[in-house]
Amino acid sequence: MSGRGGALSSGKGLETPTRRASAIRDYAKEAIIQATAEVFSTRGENASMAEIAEVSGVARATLYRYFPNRERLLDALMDSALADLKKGICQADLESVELGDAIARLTRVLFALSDKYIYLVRSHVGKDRIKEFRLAVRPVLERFISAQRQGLIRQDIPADICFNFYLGVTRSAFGMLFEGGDLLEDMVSQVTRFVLSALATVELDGDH
Amino acid sequence: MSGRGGALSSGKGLETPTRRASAIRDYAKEAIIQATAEVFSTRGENASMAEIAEVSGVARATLYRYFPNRERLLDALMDSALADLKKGICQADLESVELGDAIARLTRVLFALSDKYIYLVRSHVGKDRIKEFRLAVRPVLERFISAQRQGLIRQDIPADICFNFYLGVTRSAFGMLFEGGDLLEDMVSQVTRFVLSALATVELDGDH
Amino acid sequence: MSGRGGALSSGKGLETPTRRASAIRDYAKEAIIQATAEVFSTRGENASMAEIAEVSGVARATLYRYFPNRERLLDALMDSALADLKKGICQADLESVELGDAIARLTRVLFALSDKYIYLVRSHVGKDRIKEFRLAVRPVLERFISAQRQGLIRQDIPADICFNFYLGVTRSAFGMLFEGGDLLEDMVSQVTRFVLSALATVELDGDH
Amino acid sequence: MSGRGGALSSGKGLETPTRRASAIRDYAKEAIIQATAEVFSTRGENASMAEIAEVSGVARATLYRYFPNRERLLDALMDSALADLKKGICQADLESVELGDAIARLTRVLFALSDKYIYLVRSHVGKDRIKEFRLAVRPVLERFISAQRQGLIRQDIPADICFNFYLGVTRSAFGMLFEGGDLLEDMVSQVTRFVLSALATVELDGDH
DNA sequence: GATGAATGAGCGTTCATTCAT
DNA sequence: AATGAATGAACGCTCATTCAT
Repeated sequence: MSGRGGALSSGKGLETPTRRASAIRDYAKEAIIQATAEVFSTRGENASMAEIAEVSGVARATLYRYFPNRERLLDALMDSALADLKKGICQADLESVELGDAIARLTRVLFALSDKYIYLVRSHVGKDRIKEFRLAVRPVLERFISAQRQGLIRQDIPADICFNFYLGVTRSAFGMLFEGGDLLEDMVSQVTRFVLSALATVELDGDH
Repeated sequence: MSGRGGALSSGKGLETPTRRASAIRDYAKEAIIQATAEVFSTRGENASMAEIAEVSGVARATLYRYFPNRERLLDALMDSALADLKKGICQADLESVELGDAIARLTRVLFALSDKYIYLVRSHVGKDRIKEFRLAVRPVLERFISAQRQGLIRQDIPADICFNFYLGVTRSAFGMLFEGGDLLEDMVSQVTRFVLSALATVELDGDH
Repeated sequence: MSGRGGALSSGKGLETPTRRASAIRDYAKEAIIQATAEVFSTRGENASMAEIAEVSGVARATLYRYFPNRERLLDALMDSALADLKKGICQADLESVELGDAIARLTRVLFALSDKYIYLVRSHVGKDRIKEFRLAVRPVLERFISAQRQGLIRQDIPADICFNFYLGVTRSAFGMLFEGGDLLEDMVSQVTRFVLSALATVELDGDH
Repeated sequence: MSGRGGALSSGKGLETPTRRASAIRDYAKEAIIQATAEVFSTRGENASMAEIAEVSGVARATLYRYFPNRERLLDALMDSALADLKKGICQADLESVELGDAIARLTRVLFALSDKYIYLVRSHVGKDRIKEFRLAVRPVLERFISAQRQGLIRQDIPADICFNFYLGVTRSAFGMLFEGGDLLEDMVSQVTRFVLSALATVELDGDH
């Protein structure tokens, strides 16, 4: 509300109470979301709202002031995860490197994300969220597509399917990582090599 | 359970009441499990025990006589799924074909399984179940291992990791299949080709 | 439910489960109502449902199984009070005695009732309840009416108003009784004498 | 309260800021009290503090600056009612008329009061308030007492009890008035006649 | 001093799980 | 053995009261 004028008047440095309050509110929300992430990775994703409130350092009633119900809180957590993902992808500067490195870097980003939001990885995410996720990783998918057009990778499997396969590999990789025993960079390397081999142009001869 | 009576009367060589009762019990259990599977695919995996009981045609409390709690019921469902898996793998006669075909066949089996137990695919499965799953698919893992030993597939990534990557690919594939648009056999073929390429022996030259 | 046949079939001793269950349920309800009355006179009428449940020896959830909400519980308490009132009036055998004694006896009944349900006396009772109360005390009102017709009591104030005035006197009397210091029978006597004097036929001479 | 400032500036003998502030404060309090009375007669006596605040035109929290809690607000409302009562009694000039008229006049005052503060009539008033009420109506009680001493009214029932009985009658009368159908002056007259008859000296002969 | 936000307690509900018959 | 009822934990919500600005 009263959002439009924001950019214009900000030069004056005249933070209105309303705006400040809203900022505070956003800050609190963010804090709660982080606390939720923490609780979830500790107590599991069926932690009670009371637990979340407690860790957030806030009364249960207050929690409900910020998020009308559990689902909405989860949504916000999702949004947060997606924001992290976007930021991670952005910082990874995927466009400037060749495909192999792009894959390696995205894998690292996904690992980091998964590490923070394991429960999300496991959890049943609404269709709209999936769309948003796809949108976020779209840049890399585009790389697959153009690489395919240029004949740099195999053409007998649609690029988007290849990309999904890659994501599946990463997911499995994170599973192993999470269970322990493997080193992150090793795993990144293995994923990358595995996928690159899988994508390599093939001489048509098999019948599988 | 109540095993003692059984042993004593087994000398008669005939269906004792105890044994018959036990059989009936097993039958009821199986019926409940099937009902559960049905409810889950209808209402989703968070269907209430009440719903399950209703579809099973028993009272809620009776449900609990068969399965002490929700988790155990889920476990039983798992066991059922694992049994299906084992049977499927067995019928697939994986040993008699070469690796590529073995992968294709296992993929088909997993697709069929996933189709029946989608909710399981998505759901957070206990560690012990995962072990059992691994045990069931172990034969194929063995194929990976021996193929690696024989130098038939790449050696720079441990066979078990390769196998897990393959499973990840299959999972993603099923996801796409489930969302619709792709043909089962096409997908089997794509998974197989993708993985086979990924597994192909590589000349050591990259640095990823 | 299925109430009518009760007396008839009870000879057979064939208490069906349903009927028995219903009886148990009624019994439990009654117990809860009594507990509520107790809690209310102890902790006041704003005692929490939790307190009521505790004193009832029942879990809060169970309390809600019997009474869907606080209001309904209060209603039931009311009904109970009214039943007590009716029973008290019935046992008082008001018809067989002359008006003065009838008043004295009704006063005693009302005192006893008020003692058990003080909070009700003080509390804001719905219109329908008031109707029921009036219905219960109607017999005595009828005595007022017929006495008036017979010229036994004053005729310059409608009988129903006189009766209401009497109730007001009783209420005040109970108030004093409750605060302590006065003896029950003294108070009954005083109320009766006061009202009887007030009701006595008057020679028309005043101008108030 | 906050007396320090007051003492210092009181030398000037004029409206100090503190004093003025205090006056403003009192004015606001009075406004809130009136608003409360209004809300109560509209929404009933369990109107929320939010409603009261809204009608008062202040924020909920501000309401609490004036009255630390709901009870205190109710108390203030009481005080207001008692003030009205005292004023009414004062204006009624009860001392100058004979007992019958005094009763009639007090009844009118009480009716007017009840009309304005119905919720109070019905509500559970703290003991201290009752004391104040009694103090306010004490003059009439004194009349009862002296009349009894002089042998003008019955002596077999203590004067204070008679007085309370009278109040009970008035209360009932107001109840009927409030429900409608009766005229105020008729009711005043009936109350008065009823009570006067009740108070009339009696020849000792009954045994009730 | 006035206010928005926070708090805690209670309400009414659902649901997995347990009890008693 | 099967069942209706009981239980406890959590949810989502309202409201009187308190806090921090």
